[in-house]
Amino acid sequence: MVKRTSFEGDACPIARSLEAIGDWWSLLIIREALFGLRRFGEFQSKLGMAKNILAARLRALVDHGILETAPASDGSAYSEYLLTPKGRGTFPILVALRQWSEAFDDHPEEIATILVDREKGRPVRKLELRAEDGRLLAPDDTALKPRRSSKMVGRSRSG
Amino acid sequence: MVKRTSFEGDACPIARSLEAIGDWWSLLIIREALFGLRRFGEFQSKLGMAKNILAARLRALVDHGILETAPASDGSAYSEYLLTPKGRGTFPILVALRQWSEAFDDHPEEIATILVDREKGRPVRKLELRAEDGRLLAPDDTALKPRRSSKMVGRSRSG
DNA sequence: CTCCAGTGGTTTCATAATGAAACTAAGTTG
DNA sequence: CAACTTAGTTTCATTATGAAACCACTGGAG
Repeated sequence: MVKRTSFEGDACPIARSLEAIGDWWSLLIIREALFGLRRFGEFQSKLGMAKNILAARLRALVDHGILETAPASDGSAYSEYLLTPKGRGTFPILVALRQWSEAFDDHPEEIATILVDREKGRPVRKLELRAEDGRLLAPDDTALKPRRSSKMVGRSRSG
Repeated sequence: MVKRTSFEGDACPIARSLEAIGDWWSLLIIREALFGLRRFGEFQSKLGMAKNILAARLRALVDHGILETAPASDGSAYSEYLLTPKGRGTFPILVALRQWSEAFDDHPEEIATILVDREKGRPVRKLELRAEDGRLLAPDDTALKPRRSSKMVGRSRSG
């Protein structure tokens, strides 16, 4: 086989997400959808991508249950693309990507926008991973455990 | 031009991250590196990917400052690939992807592992976006503000 | 109802990326 | 130094991407 690798059915949850949203455009489409865009033409002109690619991506996102089509809210016969709860659930992923750029990009001054708390207009906090008891967790403070057994699979060195 | 789209220099921080890690393999390589893998052969056999693709990705990740090469720690003349702080900074992105799968995947029973707090062996908390004052923020509770102005760019409807 | 611009695509074709396999060149082992 | 391992590169077939042309349906003007 020479087909492009698929991660469908892979046991790794990260691979499974990438299967759905791990391409160049999907997350940007979702970002625009979170921002309020709904119509094919809006996505196309805002993202500046080829229409065939956009059509393919929208179809895939609908197939994955991330977007759904609905009759246009303006009363016209066209339809629009709305985020499902699953689609809206990608928000932390987008925030994590944004904050990674803000923290590590070589030219952060080129970043045009800041994500703020709508009510106060103040920048949001950085995402933090915490234990059940609230302790802040770095990568090395975590481990991967098989789902239904108690045998630990250790995370090794990787300082 | 028919070249593949590049997001380099794009003002959107999400596009900028995708430029570096937005392809099928990069995040999986980083995940394995976080788990402790260092050597070309380790990545290749663990991920099962073509060697030419792996070589290209590793080179790109090094170019982006996510990995760095170092003399092998086992004393041999080979070198190994280590995460930089920028590389380790992707941890929240990986956690967000994982948690999204856990929450929304159609077949969560196929997910093999749980991310736990190493010390207690208990599952970690879900990532949460919070305001400066600690309020939990949903997508609609946020807005995007231009970097150096105070003019607000509203997030509109979008459920 | 007819014409015509706008919307939302599909088709076509050239180029780029991916992947499998063969090949290569050091490093390492006996 | 012969054989094997490691870490790639090269080659070639297939797939994905992207630009542009094309097309069907919508919605409004007259």
